[in-house]
Amino acid sequence: MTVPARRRSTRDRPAKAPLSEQAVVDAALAILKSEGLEAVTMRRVATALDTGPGSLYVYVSGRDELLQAMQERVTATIELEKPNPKRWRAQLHALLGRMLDALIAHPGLASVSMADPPTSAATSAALENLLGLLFAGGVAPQDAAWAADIFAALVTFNAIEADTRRVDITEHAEEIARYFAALPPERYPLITANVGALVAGDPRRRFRFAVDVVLDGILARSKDGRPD
Amino acid sequence: MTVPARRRSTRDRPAKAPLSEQAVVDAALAILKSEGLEAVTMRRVATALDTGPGSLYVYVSGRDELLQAMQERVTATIELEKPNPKRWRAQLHALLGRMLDALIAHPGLASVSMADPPTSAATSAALENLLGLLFAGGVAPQDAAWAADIFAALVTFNAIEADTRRVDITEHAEEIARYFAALPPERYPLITANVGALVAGDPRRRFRFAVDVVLDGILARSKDGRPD
DNA sequence: ACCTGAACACCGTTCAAGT
DNA sequence: ACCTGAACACCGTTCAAGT
Repeated sequence: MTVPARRRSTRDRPAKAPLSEQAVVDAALAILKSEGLEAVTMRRVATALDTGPGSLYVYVSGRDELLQAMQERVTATIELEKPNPKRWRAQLHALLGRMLDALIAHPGLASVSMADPPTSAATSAALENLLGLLFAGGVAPQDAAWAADIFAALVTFNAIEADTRRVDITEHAEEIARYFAALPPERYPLITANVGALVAGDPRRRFRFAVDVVLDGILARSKDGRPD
Repeated sequence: MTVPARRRSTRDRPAKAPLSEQAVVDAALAILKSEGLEAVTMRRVATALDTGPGSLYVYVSGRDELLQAMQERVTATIELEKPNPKRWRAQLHALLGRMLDALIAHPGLASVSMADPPTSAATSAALENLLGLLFAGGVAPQDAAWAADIFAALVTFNAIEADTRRVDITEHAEEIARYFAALPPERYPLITANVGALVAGDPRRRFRFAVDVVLDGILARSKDGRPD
């Protein structure tokens, strides 16, 4: 005598209360923070919400849109500050630092933000603030527009770098130092002679340096009154 | 009367001549160029080599290593030039341009190169050349080391940008322009007032600008003799 | 040693069946 | 309208069976 076959209906239990895009994005962000980007699968998110993968498609057109929505939500949490011409440079450093922090706190999101178009409310708000700070510093519009692009590159690149060396920051630097030091000096004289400089500086320091270099370059340009 | 069951042995045909890592990477690069990164699956590569997916694991430890090997191979094709102090700046622009071209010619590889560690022969050769050019320009070692990082960010970021707008370059810019122009001016006064500047310049122009800005910033720093 | 192809444990997405 | 879960067409990787 066998147990009567189940599987006759498409459901085993009554339907739950409707979900929402909010709930889906929240669940996905929680998984991202605790387990990383790879763990953010439709099935995993659905399980976290105690439902089937198909249910998510009511709120999100697919995985890519979900990732974009996550990025938008994280970008929206970045604090913006009214530009003050007296301390615009410090404000700019602080803003870019917060952008970097937000991405680092959500490992993997930087790679997403790199692929997405910059057309969203939160991204626009950050861009508006960035332009405001550069204008407060007397940077010409065209220079400011292109500088914003460079800063985006620096933030994203540094966030992705942080994602990779997640495990152990100093161990990672030492590994690279060992690799460089072991290269044949005849073929790589400059690398082997400058291992110290190549791995010097913690990520924060290097990021600040990069931002300063770009700002100095932009300001020099404006001062000269160069034709673009 | 039925056809006698096949599937009794693990093979239907005699074994082929051995493959090689070369052959695997070549096949993968061909697929990358014609169909993009997503199409580079172990199964797809195996099919192109007329074998099963399991065969690839003799030459490559997995998909990630295959992608790294592809990046290494492409990086190795970048032409390097002996630094000449008389025209180091033009040489630097040319080198970075070739790096960008190589990545753009292999859509998707830029995202791979971003995640990988910079420890490979080809990457080291490019870094060695980059350092040589900066030294030829009189840049101090620590500045040169950190500048190399910034240039890597610019090249990778611009290559990924190029990947995204692959389809139609001007159409993409127009789409972004439309989005910016449609934003509410009260909330985004600077964006809406500067749409032209924000989307101005073809990608090449923007890239050259970024490289010049970084160089100017670095050179200003060296001149001042700043303690960084 | 290395090719072969089935098998395992996953994916994203679609869709008929329910409520 | 939206939840449910099976089904489809894929993945990367492993491995016993062959040569």
